[in-house]
Amino acid sequence: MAMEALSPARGETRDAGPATDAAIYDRIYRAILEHRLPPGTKLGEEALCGVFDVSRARIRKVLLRLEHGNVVELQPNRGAFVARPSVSDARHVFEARRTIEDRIVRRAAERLTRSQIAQLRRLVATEHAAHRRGDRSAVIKHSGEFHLLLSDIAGNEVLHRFLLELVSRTSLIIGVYGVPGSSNCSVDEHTALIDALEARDGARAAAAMEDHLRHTEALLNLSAAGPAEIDLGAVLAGDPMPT
Amino acid sequence: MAMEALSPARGETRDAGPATDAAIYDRIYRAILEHRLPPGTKLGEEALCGVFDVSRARIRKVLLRLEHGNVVELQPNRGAFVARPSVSDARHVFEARRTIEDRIVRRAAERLTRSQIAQLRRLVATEHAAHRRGDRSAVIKHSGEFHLLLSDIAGNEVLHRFLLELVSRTSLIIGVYGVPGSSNCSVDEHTALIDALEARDGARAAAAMEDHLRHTEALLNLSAAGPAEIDLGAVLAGDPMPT
DNA sequence: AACGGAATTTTTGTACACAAATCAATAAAA
DNA sequence: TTTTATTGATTTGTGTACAAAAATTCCGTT
Repeated sequence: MAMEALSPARGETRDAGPATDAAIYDRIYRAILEHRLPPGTKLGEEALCGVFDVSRARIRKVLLRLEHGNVVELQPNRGAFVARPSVSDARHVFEARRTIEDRIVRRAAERLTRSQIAQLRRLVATEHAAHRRGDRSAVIKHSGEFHLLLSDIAGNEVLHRFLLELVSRTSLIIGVYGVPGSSNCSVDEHTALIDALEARDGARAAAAMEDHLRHTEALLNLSAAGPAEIDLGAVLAGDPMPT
Repeated sequence: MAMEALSPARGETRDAGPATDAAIYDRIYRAILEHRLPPGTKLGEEALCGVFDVSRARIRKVLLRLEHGNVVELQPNRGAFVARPSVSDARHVFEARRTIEDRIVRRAAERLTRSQIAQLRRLVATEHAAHRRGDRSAVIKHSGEFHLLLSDIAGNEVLHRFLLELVSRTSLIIGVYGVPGSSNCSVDEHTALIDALEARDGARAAAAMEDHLRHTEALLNLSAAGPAEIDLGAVLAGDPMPT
């Protein structure tokens, strides 16, 4: 199996001794989030051992951690696969984001410092650049970083961890249900959000966040009966056997 | 080390062959939530192997899962310990609960059926009974079940999973910061909540939930500088060396 | 030629054994 | 007496080997 998607980032040490657990986790995690390993891809243990030059025990531990983040799915006796969120998963993830980010944005509005505002604006500029050059994957990545920086500012570690998982899953969801044509115009919405935050208008910022998330969700193709699980039993029930 | 806290629930098969992973997880998880294994308790691998009569590999996997639920803490090269939430953890957990349960309660108000109302009332009655006979541990357990049933009714699996973790951690928090005297009068508050839900008054139900959670948090002793980690570096910085 | 089933091959699950690190206890020095 | 090294014992981390399950291939039958 080709696993070149897991090659180390440019400039990093290549195959320099056995990598640490965290490094292995990161490489796989990143490859999934950046859609280099698309949903449904099988992550064979032996293959991963070869890529990272470590024993199966280590790979196994990492896969278990990835499963907990809902980024890979572990099927008993079958192996590990890149998670393929269902339509229902997608809806629930977005509702959870609206719930949690409403709080985060209001907290951030209270605590924001001047330098943090600058940081946010810099991140949006980076996102804008990626958008201009049509790098869809980079846009998703920087957009995620924007939301996570906001959550960091809000200062609640529990909510931050939750959002980290939700952002990861959002990336997977876009991978499965995103329509290639619709360019994500989140840049303007992020800017509006920062403007409201700078004015310390928590309510307005929260409204901007909700709009943004609803808009993002609306851009997805969640109505089509995608490759999501089909219940054969239900479909074929009462179907006369063509003898 | 005494590990009798992990003995199987009454009526269950005792030592009948090697237990499944999920069963081992459950036994440890329950023992922690019910305060039979207090925060800080060391969970030695060898000891657990003895209790469940399985190999270390299995125990290891279970401990990794428990760590992800923030119920045990895994210190590298030191071992596994029952988690001991910090004051900051406690505050963040309660804020996260207020955030998530606000949404849950509003969704539940929309979707509640008659039989679900009856189910909720039955659960509160059980909680009431436990309260009357002074079984503090059972009150915490049933109170948690109440909140989780509500979340189940709300129908968002993502939020449900988050709340499951938060309820677990709340139990640990009460174990560390709960004052023995203050009897948790959550029963009345749960009843008020159900009344609002039955009237399908989402806003009122949400307000009742927020009051309830703030009240629960207020009953804790979060101001005292407990046995939480002391930063020796900060404490001793600039302290003149007594030559 | 197509379908069904058995043997083979591959892949995952588990146990065991050794290496490394931590902890406890003892002894030596300030 | 207190503190610091050193040694021994215990416990965790990791690699390897074997067992079980699933996927694949091949062959015989219809």
